[in-house]
Amino acid sequence: MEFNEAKAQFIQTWGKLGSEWGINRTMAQVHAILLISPTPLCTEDIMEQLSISRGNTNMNVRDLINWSLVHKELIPGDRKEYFVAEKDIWEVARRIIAERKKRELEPVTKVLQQLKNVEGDKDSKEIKEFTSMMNQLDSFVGKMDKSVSVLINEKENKLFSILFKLMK
Amino acid sequence: MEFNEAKAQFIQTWGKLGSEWGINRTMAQVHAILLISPTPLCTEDIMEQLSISRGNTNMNVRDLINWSLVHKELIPGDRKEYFVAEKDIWEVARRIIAERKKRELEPVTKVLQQLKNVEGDKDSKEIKEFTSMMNQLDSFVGKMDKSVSVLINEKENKLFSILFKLMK
DNA sequence: ATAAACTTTCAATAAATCCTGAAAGTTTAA
DNA sequence: TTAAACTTTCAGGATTTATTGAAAGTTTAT
Repeated sequence: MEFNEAKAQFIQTWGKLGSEWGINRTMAQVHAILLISPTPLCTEDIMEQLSISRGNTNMNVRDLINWSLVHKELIPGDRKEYFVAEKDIWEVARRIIAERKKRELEPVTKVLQQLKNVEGDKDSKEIKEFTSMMNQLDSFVGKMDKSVSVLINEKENKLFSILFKLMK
Repeated sequence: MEFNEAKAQFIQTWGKLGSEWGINRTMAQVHAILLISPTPLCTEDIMEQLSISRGNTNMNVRDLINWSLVHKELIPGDRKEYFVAEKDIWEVARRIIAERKKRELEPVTKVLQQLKNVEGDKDSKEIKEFTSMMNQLDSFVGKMDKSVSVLINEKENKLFSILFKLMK
């Protein structure tokens, strides 16, 4: 396969994967071109490569920065901002997991805590089933949360080491 | 908190979580009401509880069945179909992971395999960077894929046992 | 202080996704 | 075989989400 075709297909694939996981397709595509770029890129480079507007580019790059997947880089003698992606895929995975934990797991935990303590007739079939499910979910989410914390906080690459054990 | 309020909030929360992970909000809400229902529900029950149309209900229940999260149940003497959700949360997690692996990880693996072998000038900075990233990604996705396979195929609850080790 | 270079915002618009409801299809009972 | 009971489909409409582009905001060099 020729390089330009391969590149286009990677951008496509990465964008599709992102959108399947609830991430803006364009944000994932911007991430893709930064991942494979050997040099920092500026807003115009990204606009051009993806044929998107300045505003859209700005917004999605900012989001990538908020996810800690990209950082700004200043090139001496140039007023423009340039952007660089974290290139270690295990580190990328860790940061995505950390961010999703914070944004999605933690709020759910809070809600479940409350829902466990629903008031009402303790003999009602409905309330029994509800409470049982809330307890199960809270316990599950709590374990996930804790496991994920361990994974993302370990100094050595625990994620890798755990998964490696699974594969032997 | 009162039961009906708690129930409404659970349906809301589950729907939101689903949509953040790329799953149709309504499908997640249907899942929620089945998860907490002590009895099988029919299409009309679901339509009524969520105020959605018959067509929408049918489509989303079918999807839940395709994800192996819900199954049909026949009640003797009744012509209607009733639906029941898998209630073991670890089993629910296993099935979701299995399904996402099949739908999303496997297709990506195929593409990465091809993209690793891009042709062109081996000294080009761009091609070097691209190839390096494809190799990293392919290796990563391969390990994820393998780990996930182990998790979902183990007869005992390996998912639990692995996570449990993390938490000690 | 000024203006050029650059970045950010956001209201209007476009695109993608989801939902409805009626019609077509299927199954069951008699 | 018929018709009632039930399920499925899908074109059109509604809603949600993403994008544009121009104006406002900011920074830097002189």
